[in-house]
Amino acid sequence: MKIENLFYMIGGEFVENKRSTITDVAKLAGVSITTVSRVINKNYPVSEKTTKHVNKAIEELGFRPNLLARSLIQDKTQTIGVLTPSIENLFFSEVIKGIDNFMGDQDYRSFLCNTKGHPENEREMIDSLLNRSVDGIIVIDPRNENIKNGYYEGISNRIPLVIINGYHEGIQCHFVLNDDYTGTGEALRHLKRQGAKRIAFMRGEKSHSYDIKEAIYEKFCMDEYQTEPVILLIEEGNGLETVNQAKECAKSFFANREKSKDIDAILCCNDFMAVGVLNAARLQGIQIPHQLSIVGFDNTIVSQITDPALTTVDHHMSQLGSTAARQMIQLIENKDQKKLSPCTKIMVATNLIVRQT
Amino acid sequence: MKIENLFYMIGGEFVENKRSTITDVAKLAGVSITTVSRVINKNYPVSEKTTKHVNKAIEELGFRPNLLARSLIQDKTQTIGVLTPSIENLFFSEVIKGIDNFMGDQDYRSFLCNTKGHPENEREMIDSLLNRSVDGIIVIDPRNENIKNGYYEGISNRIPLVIINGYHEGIQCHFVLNDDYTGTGEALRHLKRQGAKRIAFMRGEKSHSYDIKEAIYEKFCMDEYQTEPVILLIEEGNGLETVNQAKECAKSFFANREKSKDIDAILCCNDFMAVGVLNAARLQGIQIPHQLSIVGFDNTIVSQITDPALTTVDHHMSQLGSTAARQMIQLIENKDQKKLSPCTKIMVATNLIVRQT
DNA sequence: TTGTACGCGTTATCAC
DNA sequence: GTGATAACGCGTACAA
Repeated sequence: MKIENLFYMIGGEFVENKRSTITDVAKLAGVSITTVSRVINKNYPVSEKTTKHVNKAIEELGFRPNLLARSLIQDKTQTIGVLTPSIENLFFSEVIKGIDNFMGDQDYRSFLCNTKGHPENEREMIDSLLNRSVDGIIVIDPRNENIKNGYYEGISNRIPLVIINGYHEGIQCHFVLNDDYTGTGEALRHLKRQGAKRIAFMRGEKSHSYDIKEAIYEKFCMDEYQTEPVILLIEEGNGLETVNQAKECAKSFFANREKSKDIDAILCCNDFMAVGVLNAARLQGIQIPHQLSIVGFDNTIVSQITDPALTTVDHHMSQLGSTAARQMIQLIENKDQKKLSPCTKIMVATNLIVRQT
Repeated sequence: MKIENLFYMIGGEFVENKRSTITDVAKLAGVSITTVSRVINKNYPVSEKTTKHVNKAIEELGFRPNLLARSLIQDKTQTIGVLTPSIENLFFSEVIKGIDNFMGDQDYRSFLCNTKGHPENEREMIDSLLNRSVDGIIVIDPRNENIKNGYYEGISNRIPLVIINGYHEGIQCHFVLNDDYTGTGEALRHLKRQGAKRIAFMRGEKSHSYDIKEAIYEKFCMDEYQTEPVILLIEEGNGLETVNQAKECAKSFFANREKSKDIDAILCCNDFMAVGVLNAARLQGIQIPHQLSIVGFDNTIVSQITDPALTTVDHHMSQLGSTAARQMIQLIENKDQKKLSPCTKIMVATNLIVRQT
């Protein structure tokens, strides 16, 4: 007989059945709470007969241990916090999916926090997560200032912390990054192999990742082509506006024959920008890829649904998340062993997906 | 002087400073823990002088209350669980954003759980959330079987539960839904006003929402045109495959002149399908919107980045989330008052966004 | 193999 | 205004 969800008569009036506790189980089974605890956790020997009784009582009462109480005493919540600058962004949500899949398998749950890209929000939310005794925190694409000024280093001293797609030399933290070096190089070599004579580069405003890509691009221009780099700069790199800004930027670039006449390829820092360029080119009647090649980054869904489909560098975003999650588990499980390096930098490989542009 | 993050000498060896507790504060301030608690919560009068002392001690120790302990005694965690069939889907992540924004403002944190659309996962994860004593659960697009078989009704009896985009007649739960009725009607009337003579309809496999749209569509065909409905059915409604399936489906439909010759408009159940149709039409050399009008649903980013930009019905996904969140707060705050209806059905208005198709 | 008693860090209760 | 002390539900030394 299941008696959960029933009503009891107490002190003359009906009251709703409270969630049963380990004490209730102990009483019903006629043993001590210690024994019940042992049956649940299987960490000490209990006779087969007693085990049976206890399990029967657990079943009857529909007992589920209160994880709050367990966490309080064990100082372990099986919970992590995940900070992201935006939930609806295609890139980040893939990363979150990767984190969640991995952590879910290990029986961890995660608090998802949307910082909206504000550095104060990052600090406030981390504070709130610390109050909730999370076992660790994964931060996606944090504001650089919070890395540089040592804030995250301080947090990393108190609790396992992994930073995805952020980095600053000399800061002692655990980083997981895209391998933008080889990814960008691969894309550029591909374009040259396809016959590109001169390549332009489109990026958004400050971001660690754009900086790296630009550096590689500039070196490539000098080493391989002996030409000056041509850089198209838009403001917003990662939002709804990006597509339009990229489109407008490309339109005026194409209009300026002086500047654009040699250009037969554009490397864009992400797929949104690439779509914008693609739309502008179509408007201008520029043949893709005969007159102009376009390559994006990220392999988000948008690169797959455009027509022609976009050539792009796959950042394996989901893997980026699962790698960070794996690192997190490592850190949590070896928390006491201070032998662990206070600083690691893991690069996740990328690969070029050649489509129709 | 901040003494957090320092090291103490205890029993002859250095040990790391533990997070300080209310007791530490009480000792340092020379008062009882009761008084400290009162200062923190401001729920009972404390003399100004004492308050000052306590706050100074709190500051010095960098004390932050342990929310776990508070939750244990108050039976309130300021935490909800959010279940979604997929994290990376554009539709769901907008809904999640809406939930998160609203709940964040109320100082709630949320556990995000990815069910991957499996009914067993839904039940397992809800179990896990109950063990963690969440104050409520919001479920996005749950499996219909779990609604029909009374599972969610049972959960709803134990804890505040809000279901987004799921419904079954007679089930006593709190539902928040898109107003597919008026949205679909508006789209159809728009097409007719634009001069459409015969409209086709594309949908995916079983979904409450597709069923409603189809019913409205069929009625419209009979009432307004006195023609038979033309339904294009694809399998996967909500994934990466959708675009391609829609494209292939539309291609063979266009190829079949017998069937398609009268059709000058297609209403698609979501933006992915609309993009597929758009791509197929372009391939076939069909002029958009002169020869064929296309309307999608959801106003996801994909409808904004295609060229021509898609006309679509905005489902206000983010508002769908915030509405559910508001309802959740209501339920949590009036938990004891059983006066609340055990069943509500809130419809979120939609509106047509006319673009270029 | 089992049970007693204490502690985790708070808030609630009651007395002063 | 303030302080002892009992809860909350569980895990675990220690004793038996």
